[in-house]
Amino acid sequence: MQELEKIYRTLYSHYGDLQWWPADTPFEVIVGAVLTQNTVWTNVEKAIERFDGNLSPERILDLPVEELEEIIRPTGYFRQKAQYLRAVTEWFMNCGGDVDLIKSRPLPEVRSELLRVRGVGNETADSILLYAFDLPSFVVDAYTMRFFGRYPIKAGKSYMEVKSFCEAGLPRDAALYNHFHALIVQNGKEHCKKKMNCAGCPLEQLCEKAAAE
DNA sequence: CGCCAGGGCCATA
DNA sequence: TATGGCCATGGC
Repeated sequence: MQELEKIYRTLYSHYGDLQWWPADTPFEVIVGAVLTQNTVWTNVEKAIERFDGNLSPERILDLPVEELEEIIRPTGYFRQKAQYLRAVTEWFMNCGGDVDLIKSRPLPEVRSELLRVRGVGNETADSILLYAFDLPSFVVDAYTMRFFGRYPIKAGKSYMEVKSFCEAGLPRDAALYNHFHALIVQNGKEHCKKKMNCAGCPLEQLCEKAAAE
């Protein structure tokens, strides 16, 4: 079995099936993906609530910029993010606002389109692909980089290197990528923040084994 | 009070 | 390609 699969199974058996990315609709995932950039999720929740249940592509595009900025203010960088939200919403509507249509298209094509949108970089693009459209695009975030930095696994240095490493070592499956990323984040929050907290970490064995080599 | 969070853009070398 | 400055609020 691949090393990555072992890690996945170990984490899975410890944390279980984490249902991640709380959002009611794919479009809400897209909005959340932008708003959470370098920001804790609790601040994103505040912003989402400030839409007062009316969070649609049409609303994003129709709202005066100042009002949109005011709504998303709790997430920080609100001026930039207001522009980003408009840009990605325009992309979505240019796709007909049709989730099923987007899901049916080749993943690399959709990904490169997303990367051309202002405010959408690697992580935001992959988050949207995976969590909004169920497309098998592995998400690498700060937790993932730290994760593979901590454990002696040669996943690579850059975003694309780590992403490719993970995709090469796992079955191409959106649900698997989804769960794995959630597990890495959960594990990171508990054991891999600024200081290491190895007590109770399900990967303690792996660390010891690696240290012994 | 200072630090930093589920990034990305841009200028610079 | 690889750094560094910048954006900004809220929690601890």
